[in-house]
This record gives sequence, C-alpha cells and structure tokens, in this order.
Amino acid sequence: MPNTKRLPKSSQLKSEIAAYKRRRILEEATDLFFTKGYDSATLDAVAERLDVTKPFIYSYYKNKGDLLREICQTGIRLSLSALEGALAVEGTATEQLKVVVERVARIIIENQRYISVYLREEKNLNAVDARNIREMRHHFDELLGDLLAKGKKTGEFDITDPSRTAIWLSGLLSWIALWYHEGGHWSATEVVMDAINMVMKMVQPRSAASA
Amino acid sequence: MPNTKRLPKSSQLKSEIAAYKRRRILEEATDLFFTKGYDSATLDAVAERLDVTKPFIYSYYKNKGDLLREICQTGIRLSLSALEGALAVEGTATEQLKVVVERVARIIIENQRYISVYLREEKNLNAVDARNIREMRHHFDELLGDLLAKGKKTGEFDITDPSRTAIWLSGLLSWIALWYHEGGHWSATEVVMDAINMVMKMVQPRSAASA
DNA sequence: GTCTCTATCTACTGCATAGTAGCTAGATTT
DNA sequence: AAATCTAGCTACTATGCAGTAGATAGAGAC
Repeated sequence: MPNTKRLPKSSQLKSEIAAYKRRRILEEATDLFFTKGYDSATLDAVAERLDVTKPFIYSYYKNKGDLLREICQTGIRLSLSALEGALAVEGTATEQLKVVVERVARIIIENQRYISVYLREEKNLNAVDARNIREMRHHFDELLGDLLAKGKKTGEFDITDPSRTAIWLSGLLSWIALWYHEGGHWSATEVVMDAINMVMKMVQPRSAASA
Repeated sequence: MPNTKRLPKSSQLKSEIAAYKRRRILEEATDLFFTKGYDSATLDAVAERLDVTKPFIYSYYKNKGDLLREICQTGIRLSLSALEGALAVEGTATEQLKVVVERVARIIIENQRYISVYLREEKNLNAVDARNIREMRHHFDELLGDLLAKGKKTGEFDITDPSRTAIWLSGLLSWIALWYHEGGHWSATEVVMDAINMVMKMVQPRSAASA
C-alpha cells in the first residue's frame, strides 16, 4: 500500500506550502498596515502586492481582524521569546539584564513592523484577542520584573518597585519600534548600545547620592 | 449710534459661544477616538454624546480629519508649551531638567487622551497636517536637546549625543500617555516622581565607572 | 481520456458611515 | 406683525470596502 504512505508525505508538503503562503500574506499585510494604518490598508491592496485576489487571502485567514491578531501576536511573541532566551543565559542579574536588553532591542528593530502595528492598532482587536495579547504583554513585564527583583535583592540594582521599573524599561524598549527609522540618522547597533546604557543607568546604584 | 456699538459686543459673545461649542465637540471626539480608535468612532456617536446631530459638527469642523488634526495639535501644543514654560524657569541645567520632566509629565497625564490619540493615530492625518505636527514634535526634541547640550557642557550631564538622548527622554515621557491608567495601581504623583528619577539617572554621571 | 478535487478567480452583495441639500423653528430686526 | 436671518435638524446620497457565492482551470487519479 504505497498509497497510504505517500499520502502523508504529499500532504505534509502541501501544508508546508500553505504555511509559506500564510507567511507571505502576513508579511505584506504587516508592511501595509505599518505604512498606511490598519483601516486605510485594504485587503485588495494586500492581494495586489502578492499578485492574487482577495478571496485568496480569505482561504488562509478568517477575516481582516484575524490577520491583525496574527500580526500583533507575532510581535509580542517574538519579544517574549527573545526575553525568555536571554533569561536562560546564566549570570548575575546585571549580566542577564544586559543580555535581555541587547537581544530584545535587536528583535524589536528587526521586527519593527510587527511590533509597531501591535502597539498602534491594539484598539482594533476584538475583545478576546485583545485580552490574550494583553496577557502576553503582562507576562513579559512580569518576567522583567522578576529579574529586577532578583537584582534588587543582591544589591546590584537600586530601585524601589521592580514591577513599576519593569514597565518603564518595557516602554523604553517599545519606544524603539515607534521612532527607529531604518537608514536614518542612527544605526541599529548605536540604538542597541544606547538602550543598554540607558537601562543600566536607570537601575544601577550610583556611589554619590544627589538631591 | 448705539447699534453699531452693540454689534461688535454681541458678535463677540457669539464667537465665544461658538468657541465653547467647538471645544465641547473636541472633548467628546477625543474621548471617543481614545477609547474606540479613530476609525471605529463615528461622528454620529460624537453627536449623540452632545445630544445634537452630525450636521452640527460639520458646521464647526470641516470634516473628520480636521477634528483629528485639532486633537493631535492640541496634544503636541500642550506638551510644547509645558516644555517652554519650564525652560523659562531660571536655574542650572539639572534644576531645569527636573522642572521640565515634572511639568511635562504632569501635562501628559492630565491630557492623556489628546496625547495618546496623537501618538496612535498620526497615520490617519493627511500629508500637510502630518508634516506640520511632525515639525512641532521635532521642535520639542530640539529644545530638549539644547538643554541636554547645555548640561553636557557644564559637566552636569554625562551623555554622548544630546539629540539622541533627547529622543529617549521624549520617548520615556510619551510612554506615560500610553500606559498610565487613571485610578490604576499607581498615582499620578508616583509616576511623575518616577519619571524625574529615571531621567536624572539617565543623564547624570556616576562617580564609579562600570563595565 | 474522462472524472474528481482543489485552489483560485470573477463578479457580486451588503453595510456602515462620511458628507450634504434643503427644510424648519425660533430669534432678531424694522 | 411681517420680514429676515440663523442655527440646527431631517432625510438623503455616495462610496469604499469587507466579506461571499458560484464559476473555472489545472493537477492528479484511474
């Protein structure tokens, strides 16, 4: 029965191709949502970029909102796994925080489109998706807060409330997605270095106290 | 000829009333754009909140985009005048920066709706308005950059590039509008104090150098 | 070479809402 | 009290686009 054996193989290939198509749709949609805004970007325009027609998109995504959900999820998921990966690196809180900022900042720059669409268009998500994504975001801030708490305990960090500080850091990182401009005045590396310096200054104690 | 004298008076009152109506429309529109997003918020809904009908709005604003422009302009104008007011206070760069952050942070919290609509919905402005508003924003960052440059010269601030640092500070302040929640975990005062501390740590030198 | 199945397209519907033309009621003038 | 003026309303048009029903063509089975 070679038939039953070939079937799974071919259907695997098919699903790989389908996944690829989904990814391409997502990429172009992200780019368009990023440049024109969610509402002004039409699915006809997304289709045109791929040289297909609107119903093509509808056979891979339920509707426009489903596409937005996936973009937002991708944005937050990428940041979250960069954070988790960085936290897996052994080291003092100080060392870990540097790795975290470096990696997350890089990921944000590389995936700016996903992340800034997520930050800007959150209001256009339906209630369920919005909740889900808010929870991922919250988890991000919590993990960051835990690291800060650890550093506070060891005396490496001079902060009062780790979870509040986490929100500031998280904001500083998010901000990159909103103003960084590829090929602009500053290089990605400069921005990443800056972010690391800023964050370390924000959390590390200084020998001399000031008014 | 008391007639000719009364005419300007009555027309002044009229224009005051017209200005009040414009303001009320703006307030409700801002609130609605803030909670539902620009595109999902309809002018019929804005009208309903004021117990009037849509054509009422059209006799005070040219169209929906005109309303958005005014919201965005209000947001950036408020921040800008808070900054300019703070810069007018005499003092060292350090003292001035503290005043700047305190006042601007307060204004941002008080006028959160205008500012977050501005940050979120910039993409929905027409080209001309967008340019105008980008210039005001740029001016804000420049003034902040000048203050940082002054502090760098006097040795009060330890930063490499004042204009780049200005963008980070500006981002830190903007971020407040995006996450602060009235009646949430933290009070406005806590957030303002935090902002001041964060900013000062970011720019002030520390006695001991670190890796 | 016919049959079937699947992926995509053509061509449409429906709806939400931005924006407007023209009416009305109430105040203002003479 | 007739004439005029104005602010706001009723009732409409127009359009852009999300979403879909049903046709079609091309690959693969037998």
